[in-house]
Amino acid sequence: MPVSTPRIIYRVLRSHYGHQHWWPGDTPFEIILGAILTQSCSWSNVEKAIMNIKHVRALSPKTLIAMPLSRLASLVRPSGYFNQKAKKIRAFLSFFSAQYGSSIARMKKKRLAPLREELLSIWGVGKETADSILCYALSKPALVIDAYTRRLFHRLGHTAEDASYDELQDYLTARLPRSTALYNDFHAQVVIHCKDVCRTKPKCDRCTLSKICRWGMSARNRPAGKK
DNA sequence: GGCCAGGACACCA
DNA sequence: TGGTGTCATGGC
Repeated sequence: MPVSTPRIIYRVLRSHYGHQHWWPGDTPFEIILGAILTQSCSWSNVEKAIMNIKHVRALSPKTLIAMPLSRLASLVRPSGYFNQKAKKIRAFLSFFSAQYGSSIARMKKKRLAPLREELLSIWGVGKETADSILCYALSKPALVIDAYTRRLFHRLGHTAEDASYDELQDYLTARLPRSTALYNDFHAQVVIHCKDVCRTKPKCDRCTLSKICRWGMSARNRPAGKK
């Protein structure tokens, strides 16, 4: 069993990086677009795509849904998979218009569990994207699990490398207070930390969490001869 | 020039 | 149900 707990890990990260005030985006709608566009793509490319949309003054549900798909695809081109992502944005906008009249406020009134089911029913919205929308755009207590979270908690000896989304989410939510603010910043800390050092340093030798990494290494994962 | 990045879906065995 | 292929640009 790892000695460090998710709570301690969060405390260490927060004391090092400070509160992150996530998600990057000026409005809930921009955050939703970002959540779709960042699928398997670096954030710098997402920023370019959103800038393209802003540049043509199209950052509104009504403008985007009226736009030809090919035009939308050309705007989000820098984020990669642009044909797919244009369809995904269109699918969300159709849902958003039909169910909530394109109103964030109306969508916010819906309870977390049924709203999550609705989001997951939209083509192109998987668990990570749904939870990102719920937590960061709609201020609901949904903990986002992503490749960074999986990588970090595997390296700390908490979970298997191939742990499923639900397994990791259940593991962490069982060990953290249920709080939108905490879930928001917890995921932000994981991302900022992994972008900072973990990505290219498999042994976490220069990692902010180096002490925790050592504590966290379970006996099974510990290299032979090391104590 | 190769690898990777804050996924999701379709298809197949 | 799990594995594999596909979608694609941009930075390092």
